Amino acid sequence: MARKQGSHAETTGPKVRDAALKLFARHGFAAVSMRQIAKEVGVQAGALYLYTPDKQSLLFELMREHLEHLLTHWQVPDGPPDAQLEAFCRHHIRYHLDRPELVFIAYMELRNLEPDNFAVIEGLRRHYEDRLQDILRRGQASGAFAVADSKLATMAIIAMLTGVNTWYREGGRLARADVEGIYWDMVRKSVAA
Amino acid sequence: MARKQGSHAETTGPKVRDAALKLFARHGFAAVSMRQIAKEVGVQAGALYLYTPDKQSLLFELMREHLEHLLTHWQVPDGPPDAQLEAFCRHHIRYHLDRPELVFIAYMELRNLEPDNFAVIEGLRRHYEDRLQDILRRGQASGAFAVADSKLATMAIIAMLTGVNTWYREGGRLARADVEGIYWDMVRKSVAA
DNA sequence: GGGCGAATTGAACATCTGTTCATATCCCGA
DNA sequence: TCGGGATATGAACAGATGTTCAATTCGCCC
Repeated sequence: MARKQGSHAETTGPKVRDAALKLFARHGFAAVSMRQIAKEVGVQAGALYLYTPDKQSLLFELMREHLEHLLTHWQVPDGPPDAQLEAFCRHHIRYHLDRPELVFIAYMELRNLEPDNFAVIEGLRRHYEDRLQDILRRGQASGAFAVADSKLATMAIIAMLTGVNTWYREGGRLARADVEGIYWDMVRKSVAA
Repeated sequence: MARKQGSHAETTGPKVRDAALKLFARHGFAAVSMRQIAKEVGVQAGALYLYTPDKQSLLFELMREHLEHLLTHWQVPDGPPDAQLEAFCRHHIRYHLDRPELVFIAYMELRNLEPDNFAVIEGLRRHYEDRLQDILRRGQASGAFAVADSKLATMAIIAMLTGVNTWYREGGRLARADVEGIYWDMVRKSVAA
C-alpha cells in the first residue's frame, strides 16, 4: 500500500489538526497517542509526520493559533471604561462558547508544553489579560470603577467568564444571549463604584 | 533484595499518597508513570501495589478524600444570607489556598476518572455547589441579593474564587487575608440588590 | 533466638509509545 | 501517455507502560 485515492494535503492537513483538537480536548494531550489521532483521521501513524514535525507541535500550534486569533479578532474599542468592559465581557463569553475545545486545551495543557513553547503561550495570554487590566485601570482612574487591586480583579473576572465553558451546554436552559447578559451584569456590579 | 531496613506500612503508605499527589499535580495523571511515583517514594514499582490496587485508585482516592474533607470540614452557618455568603467565600479561598495541589488535581483530572469514579466525584462536587446555590436562593427570596439565575451565579462565583489558585503565590505582593477580603468584596457586590 | 508475617525486590509479561524510512501508489501537468 | 512529485503505507526501532509474582529479607512477638 502507499498513497490513497483522493488524498490531498489540503484535506488531510486540517483533518489532522481537527482530530488532534478533538482528542486532546476529550482525553488530554498525554493520554492521546499518535496512533489514535491517525485512526481518527483515517490514516497510518507515519502519515501524520507529513503534517507536523512531532506531537508537541500539534499541541503548541493549536494553542498558539487560538490565542493569536483571540488577540487579532478583537480590539478594545474607543469609549468610556464601562462600555469597554461590557464589550470585553460579551466578546469573551461569545468567543469562548464558540470554541470550547480550543479554550479547554489552552487552559488545561499548559503544563505539557515544552519550556520555549510555554513562554510563547504565556506571553500571548498575558497580552490578553493586560487588555482587561488596562480597562480596569482606566475605570479606576476615572472613578467609574471601585477596584481594590486591578490585577486581582483581572484574574477574577477572566476566571469567572471562562468558567462558563465548564457548565454551558448547547440547547440547555439558557440561551447564549441570556448567559452573556447575566455574566455582564455580575461583572458590572462587582467592579461598580 | 527484599524487605528494606526500617520499612513500615504506616510510613510508606502516606509517602505513596504524597508522591502521587505531588507528581499528578505537577505533570498530570496520564503523564506520570508508576515507576516515577515509586522513585519519588524510594521504592520499586511493584511495592506500590501493596498500597493501592492500581493507578486509577491512586487518583480517585486523592479526589474523593479532598472533596469529602471539603464537605465535612465546613458547614453553612446559621444567619442571614450575606453572612453565609461571606463565610462561604472566605472559607473557600482559605481552604483552596491551603491545598493547591489537591484542588488542581480535583479540577484537572476529572476526565481521567473511570465512569463509576467520575460519578462519585461529580456527586460530591454537586453537593458543594448546592450549598452555595442554597445560600444564593435564600438571599434571592429575602431580597438581600439580586441574582438573575442562582445556578449560573453559583458557577460564576465558584469559578472566580477557585481561580485564585492559578495566580496566587506565597510571599507575593498580596497576603492571604488581603486576597480573601478583595474577593469577598467583589462577590458581595456582584450579587448585591 | 527461633519463627512467622509484613515489606520489598527485581524480573517478567504483553502491549503501547513517538518517530523514521524504504517502498509503493496516486495525481496531474506536459 | 508518461514521468515525477505528492501522499501514504507498514514494518521497524528502542524504550516505556501498568501490573503480577516468586523469592528474599526485615521486624517483632513468644
